[in-house]
Amino acid sequence: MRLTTMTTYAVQAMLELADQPIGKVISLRKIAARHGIKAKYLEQIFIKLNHAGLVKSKKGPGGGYYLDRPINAIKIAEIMEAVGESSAPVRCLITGMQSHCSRADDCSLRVYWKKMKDTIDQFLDSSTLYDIMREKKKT
Amino acid sequence: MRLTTMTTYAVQAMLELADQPIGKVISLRKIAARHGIKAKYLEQIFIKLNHAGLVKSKKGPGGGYYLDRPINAIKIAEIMEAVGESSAPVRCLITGMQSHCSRADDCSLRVYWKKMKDTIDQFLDSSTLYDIMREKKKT
DNA sequence: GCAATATTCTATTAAAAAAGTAGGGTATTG
DNA sequence: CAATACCCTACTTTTTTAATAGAATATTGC
Repeated sequence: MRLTTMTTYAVQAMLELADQPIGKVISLRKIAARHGIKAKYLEQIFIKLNHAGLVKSKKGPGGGYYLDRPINAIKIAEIMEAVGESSAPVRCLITGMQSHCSRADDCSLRVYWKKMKDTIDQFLDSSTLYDIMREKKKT
Repeated sequence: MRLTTMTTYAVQAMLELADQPIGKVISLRKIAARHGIKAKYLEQIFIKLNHAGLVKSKKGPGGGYYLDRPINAIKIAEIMEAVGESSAPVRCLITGMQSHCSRADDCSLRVYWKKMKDTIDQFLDSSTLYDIMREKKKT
């Protein structure tokens, strides 16, 4: 049931942006260095985050990324979706996925896995970057 | 966040046993055939379930597997654990796993992923084979 | 203008994990 | 005692994930 490293990197990077003062950008390379992520890999992640509208970028020298929304308005669920990771525990519950299973409509297990997915979604959908940062300050 | 097919096969097979009248065994090969699983693959799964004490077996002709406990006493969490799948969304939360992360103790994200794991565990730990079967009868 | 910086994009390769296969062994029944 | 069915280990293939590579585009500041 593990998340891909791409997802965890994405959340780490978003937290880094969340830590920045408003109006300031931070370069991808700096984030990569600080978290021990290869810059080239983080690039791909930021492109996805950008496409999803979660970050904005400023090009050229002194450029970088920044958040365009308040940190309590960015849900972890959105970050996950942006990088293409699904919360579905089984393939037949991934949205836009052919089920390949003839008895999908009449499958009690599928009903159960759906409940599991709903539980996970509810968790991810009710937590924002702000909630994680608050945790940081506590410790 | 997908489960391995081994886990889903394991739950399917356990449900098959749960459907059997008490005192009756069902052979691995029959379960495999009914669900379109390769018998050789299912064998490995049953060995794990057996080791975990979730099923018992009767050898020889007419033999097979059966549940040794009431179906409301077998949690889905136990089945998952039996086949070696962890509910942890990140590696550093898998029990018995070296974290490889120096700042594991002071990681606000880790705290968050832990909450996520707890949410999933609570779901898996509060549902039994009986709960899934009840769903079946409804539809 | 132009050089330096930094993001954007696509394609390919490498590594890791999962899924499946194979083959022999052991126990039990009828 | 032969047929059935579980038991165990090792290996191979496939799939997925992670990483790398190389080039293109945009912007700043001198």
